[in-house]
Amino acid sequence: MYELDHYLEKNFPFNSTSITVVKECFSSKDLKKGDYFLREGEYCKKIAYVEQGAFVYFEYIDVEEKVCDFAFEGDWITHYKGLTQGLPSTVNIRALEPAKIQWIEIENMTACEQEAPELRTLRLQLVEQYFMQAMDRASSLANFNAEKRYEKMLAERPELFNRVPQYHIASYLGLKPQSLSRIRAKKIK
Amino acid sequence: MYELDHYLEKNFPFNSTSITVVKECFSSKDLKKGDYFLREGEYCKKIAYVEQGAFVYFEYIDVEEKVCDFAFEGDWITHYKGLTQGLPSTVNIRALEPAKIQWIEIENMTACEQEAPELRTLRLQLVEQYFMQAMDRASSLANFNAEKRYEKMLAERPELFNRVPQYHIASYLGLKPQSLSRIRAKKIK
DNA sequence: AGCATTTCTTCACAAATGTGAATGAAAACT
DNA sequence: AGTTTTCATTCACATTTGTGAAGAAATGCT
Repeated sequence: MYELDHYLEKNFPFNSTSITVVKECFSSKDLKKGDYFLREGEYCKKIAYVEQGAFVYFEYIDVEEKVCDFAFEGDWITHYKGLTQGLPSTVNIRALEPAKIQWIEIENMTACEQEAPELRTLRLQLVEQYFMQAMDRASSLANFNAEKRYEKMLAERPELFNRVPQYHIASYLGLKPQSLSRIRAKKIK
Repeated sequence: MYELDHYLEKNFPFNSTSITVVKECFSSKDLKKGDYFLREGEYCKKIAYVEQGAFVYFEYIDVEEKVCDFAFEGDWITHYKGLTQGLPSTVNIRALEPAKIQWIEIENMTACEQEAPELRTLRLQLVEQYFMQAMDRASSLANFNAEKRYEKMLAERPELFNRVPQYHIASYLGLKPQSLSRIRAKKIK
């Protein structure tokens, strides 16, 4: 039920010719569990709408995978910083489940914006959402201990616990898997 | 040397009529040390360019002031989320030094964008910068211990240590002042 | 179903950070 | 200059989180 068409129609009041043109600029792609949408070091020149599946963003720090974000149906995936500044990606984006995405080269997206100027707000919407999320995460990490961070995540994004391995959630919360496990055990008791 | 005029001329290639009109929409204001630009709960409907001075963003969590950002000459200050979504501010912005700002109501800024369409990119530039900064902070908090966070800040923003009380830096780093003091003592030895 | 692999849990101990109190240093205020 | 207030440091002890190892549970594979 997360289709690019629906998303576009709902968010951008195109006329019907525009929407057809825009839709044709996207390519569909299926990913298997474990497939990468993007690898560290690559120049990310594309952006994709997630129609189905779950993704994890992570970077390597001292050979450890450190999770910095998740994405699900209805989210857009890209390395925003690299995309806009032409820098190599600092993150990996990998499918946690079989996934289906609609992707587009950023150049073509720019071209689409000529055809459908409504699309120009997409970038702002995206970065605003990314910003709010990053700020919330930083605030949570700086101001709350591990137990409260876990409780907040449980309250705010419960669906995450059904779809993402616990050690990835631990990493996102700035914890080792054993510590998250201990916190859960303590709360159950 | 941080004047709004210079900033505008450097960043937006206006014609000279536009720039005059835009400049007249801003009001100058001097703040004393300790003055608030914005208080938690207020509806933030303005944005300001810092010509001189230093500011701290903080919120109260269990009566404690928790620092989430700093701003200096050449930065813009506002509560972005509240400004764009019409929500009450979740943060306080207070001058740490005598300061001089050039501020504008967001409504007038929107009006200026009619006169000078170049200004429309300002919002995107701002939120992109905020996003990168929030992401870096979150990454640092999640992936590095207190000592490394301190070292990184010392390397990346050394000027901060001359202008901001240490207990604010500790808070920004997600620490108690005593812990930061201990880390510094350990490194000197 | 059975086997292999991955993920989660538990434990004992180590290391990092918080807490509250005391002291000294620095800065702000007449 | 002297006084007051704020800020930084130090210490002993408490709490939280990390670490490495072991085993249990869940999942994937044939």
